[in-house]
Amino acid sequence: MISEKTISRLTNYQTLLRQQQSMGTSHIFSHQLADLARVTPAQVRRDLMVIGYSGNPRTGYHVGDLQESLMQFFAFSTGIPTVLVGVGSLGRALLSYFMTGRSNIRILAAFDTDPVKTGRSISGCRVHPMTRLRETVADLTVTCGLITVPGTEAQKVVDALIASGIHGFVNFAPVRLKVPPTVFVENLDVTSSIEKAAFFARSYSLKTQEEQTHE
Amino acid sequence: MISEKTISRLTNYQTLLRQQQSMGTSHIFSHQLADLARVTPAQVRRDLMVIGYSGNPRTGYHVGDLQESLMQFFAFSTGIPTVLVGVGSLGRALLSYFMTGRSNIRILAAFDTDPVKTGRSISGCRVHPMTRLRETVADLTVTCGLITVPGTEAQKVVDALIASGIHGFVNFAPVRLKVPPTVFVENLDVTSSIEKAAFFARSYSLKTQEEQTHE
DNA sequence: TTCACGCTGTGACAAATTTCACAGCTAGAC
DNA sequence: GTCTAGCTGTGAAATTTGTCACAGCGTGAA
Repeated sequence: MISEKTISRLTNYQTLLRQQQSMGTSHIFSHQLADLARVTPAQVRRDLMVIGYSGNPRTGYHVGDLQESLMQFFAFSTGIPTVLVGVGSLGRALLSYFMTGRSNIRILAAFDTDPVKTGRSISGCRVHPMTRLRETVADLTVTCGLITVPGTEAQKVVDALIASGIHGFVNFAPVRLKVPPTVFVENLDVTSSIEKAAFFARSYSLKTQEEQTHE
Repeated sequence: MISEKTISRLTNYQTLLRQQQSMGTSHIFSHQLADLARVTPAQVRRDLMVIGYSGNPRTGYHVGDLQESLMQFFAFSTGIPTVLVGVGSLGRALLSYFMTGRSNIRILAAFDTDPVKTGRSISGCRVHPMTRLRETVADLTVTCGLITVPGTEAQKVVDALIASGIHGFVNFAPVRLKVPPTVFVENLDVTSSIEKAAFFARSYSLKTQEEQTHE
């Protein structure tokens, strides 16, 4: 079994390699990729082991080939089909970001309970009423659901999407969802992340002050 | 040294306890909190060790007291003062979410380079021109910076904020920032998270299909 | 008061993850 | 062709993180 952390880093490498390729880099060493990704060179080599791509001791990794291998590993060559549920301010922000299509994320449909928001398109994405979620999703081949509803609604939304056959979610609501073991949830809780950053900020800040005092 | 994961879980407990308290729960056992947070009871007890709060073998943890201890540990009783840089669609979404103030995050000021956006308020938060970042931040006591600018701008923005004395960041741009060891960065890369969820969705989905075939 | 149940707190253990360190290889120099 | 510098790939060690299991204790029952 391959770990979450490894997958996160691999997606990151993919992004970085795309940037490098557009800058005309044809070959790259593990330590260079490591610098870009802010990890150790050994970590890069370990990670690349799992996708089976081999570099060359003298020239490093061929950027194009490595990207190809990553694409194949992730099987995302045609983009990632998703649906978004909850067209609040965050939902709209995500629509506006992803519908302009600079990434390989495709939002195929959006849903909301509010009749004011449904029936029209936002950033070019059709917003359907929540009641038609099941039938609409059944017609599409969706890999991942984006949950941008209030915390109180999140559980019933994932339940419905799981019933429609979706196995992966990114949950922006500040609750922990209850899902069967065949379903993956990535929690993106902004508040929690800010609290975390604030905690370490404080601790680093205090440490810095102490050191300055001792000098 | 206390780990990032522990801090994440502690902030989560805090949120859950707040909910429980508003529901009138006065005492809670480690296994109950564990169920809410989707972790093991042992994990909860271990985590609570670090803040020094002790429960009672017969009645569990006192919700109010525990919350108090967590507050004290995080020293967030007055809220977390932040600034936001980059008033694009995501920046506006965060402003609209946090300025309504149901959390302890306080966005004290926003910044953008676009003259169209500066000089006015969005969701009740004043948007300043980027050129006045340094002086404005110096006047405030800010713990954490929220980076919602395009990837190409992110590095120069954090550099400026670090120079203004900020030690913690939540970075929404899809780049890895280069910061000194006295600065903490929490990366919230939505694209990367969706890719990760999509990968595991696919793998779980395939596994489920296989199992059904074998039956 | 005494007893017993079932929880907490924690040392010891197990698993996961990262880093080390080095054998083996390959392209370029000569 | 031969040599060499410096990389990759990978076992093994180290570190980090999570779990187990149980001694010890506090509360309510009798």
